[in-house]
Amino acid sequence: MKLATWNVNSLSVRLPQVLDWLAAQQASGAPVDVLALQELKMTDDKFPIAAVEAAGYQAQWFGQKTYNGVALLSRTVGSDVVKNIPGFDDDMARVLCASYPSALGTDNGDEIDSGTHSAAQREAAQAVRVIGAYFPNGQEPGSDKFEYKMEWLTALRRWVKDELSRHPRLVLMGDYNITFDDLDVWDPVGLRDTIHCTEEERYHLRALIALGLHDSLRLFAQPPKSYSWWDYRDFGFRRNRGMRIDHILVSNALKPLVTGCHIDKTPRQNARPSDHAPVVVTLA
DNA sequence: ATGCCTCAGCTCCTGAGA
Repeated sequence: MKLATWNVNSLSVRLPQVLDWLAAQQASGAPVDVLALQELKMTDDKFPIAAVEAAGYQAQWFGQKTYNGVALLSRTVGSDVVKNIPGFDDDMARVLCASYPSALGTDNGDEIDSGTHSAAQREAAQAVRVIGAYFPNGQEPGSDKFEYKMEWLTALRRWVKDELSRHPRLVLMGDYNITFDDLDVWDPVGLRDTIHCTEEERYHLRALIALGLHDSLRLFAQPPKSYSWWDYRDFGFRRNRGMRIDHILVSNALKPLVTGCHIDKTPRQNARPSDHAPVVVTLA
């Protein structure tokens, strides 16, 4: 099973690149099963469902005008869909969650007694719960938007904890707008305590990890200075002045099944690229 | 420096992103 997350910074502009990238993955022999997209920047009626279906994908989407907007593209139909964080009043479209069937770990234990468990329970145990999220940017420490980011992170954690209790096989992926540590920042000294790099934000990221989640990328050796976002300005990508702010966290139950994780910088080299690159994880 | 880029929108400038 292959999952990926990509902040496309306008799906209207990036749709051809998304379809090209999905086709390239398929041509490589390992098609993407679930792709989480962020920053659609479109209302729901504008979502290009026909083009997505023509490419062989189903979709859930949750958009809004101008800003935000998220989608889950998948090869199978998602079920038990949730939009935004339950119980957290939010006028921004940031979160989409759905369950997908999988044959993961079928030769790896996970004994489920067919006599005492219903078919629905067995399916729930085998399904992978996927949360795609566009975390708030926060703009600047001390701002109203930063305060909103903190409240959103608290609400997200409360909900993810609850989801984990019902869905042990869980993936939380998206644009977190937070770096874990200095390794994730091209200039950790110059950018100390600036947005994406503050201790307050990183506290919330570690608190998510403490729920029983794992940073997929760091389960594997990576090239030095691996980033997922580069500023459009000042030749950020060419100079590799970037940050790693897009993450795929996997639950304890999924961790043993993860076989690889990488950042695919290829689409960042397109003409008119998104400022973010996709992050990809594979599970067996 | 508050801009260097890019995108959306009540579009020839502004707000926001990160």
